[in-house]
Amino acid sequence: MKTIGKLAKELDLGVETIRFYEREGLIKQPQKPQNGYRVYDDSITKQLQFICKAKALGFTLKEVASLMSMDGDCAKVESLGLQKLSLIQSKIADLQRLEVVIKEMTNSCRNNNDQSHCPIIDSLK
Amino acid sequence: MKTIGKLAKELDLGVETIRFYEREGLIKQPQKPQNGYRVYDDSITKQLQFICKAKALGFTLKEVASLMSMDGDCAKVESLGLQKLSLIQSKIADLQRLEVVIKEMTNSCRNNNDQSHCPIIDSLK
DNA sequence: ATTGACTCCGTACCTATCTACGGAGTTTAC
DNA sequence: GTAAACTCCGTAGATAGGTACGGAGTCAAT
Repeated sequence: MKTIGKLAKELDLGVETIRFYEREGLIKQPQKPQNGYRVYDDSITKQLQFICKAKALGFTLKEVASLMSMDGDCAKVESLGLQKLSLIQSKIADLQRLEVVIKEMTNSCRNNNDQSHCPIIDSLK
Repeated sequence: MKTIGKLAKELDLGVETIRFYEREGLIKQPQKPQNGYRVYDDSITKQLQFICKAKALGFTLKEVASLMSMDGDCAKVESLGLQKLSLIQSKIADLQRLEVVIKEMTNSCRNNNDQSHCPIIDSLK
């Protein structure tokens, strides 16, 4: 049993972040004894780690909430995962196209001898 | 010479967006005749197109402002381009790592026979 | 001359994910 | 026993890049 501050330190989260997740419905408010302080048991740690990991995979907090509420329905979870996968793949493709364009631009800059004129600026005009 | 509405339509931007760019210092307020309406000449069109293109390449509005003020200093422009390039490359790398993880997860979901248990959820726990 | 479309300005609102603040009550350490 | 550290709550602020609104003035067409 620990208060919110210890929990936050343990997970390297801010106290405010935990309260925020509670407000957003990702975790529920634990029972509070007479003094009004939140008191958590160990199960909250797993829940918050789940949230952090899913967030790191690119799920939004709303999606994390969905994932948690789907609890075990593998087909639904897979579908959300596939959806996220295709989003990631199209982001990668977008960025790779950008990469090519910017590479070309900086290359042309490097080969440029005319100091009064920048090919990047020109190409954007 | 055109008013803000025509300009916005021509470039497929919102009127508010143009005013916003003005407030942010990306373009300057044109001279206004007695009636107080902004009146633009053709040079603004190029400036706004420059902004749109640079934005599409992933430059933030602040960076676009920088680019415009560097006007022609090729070394500076190249350096900003290279910086953006490396940002893009690291984003790509991040997303590719994510892609692998999520692929693995959805695959294990697909091969899962135990309806009461989802390997994605499990792996996040 | 009237109606509808356009413009002005400042400000509030939007998404997402927190982060900070203020003032009051509580617990802990010395 | 008192001072520091912790907690409570609700609300405001931050970020980026706009979008929307309200009331008032102006312009174009009929």
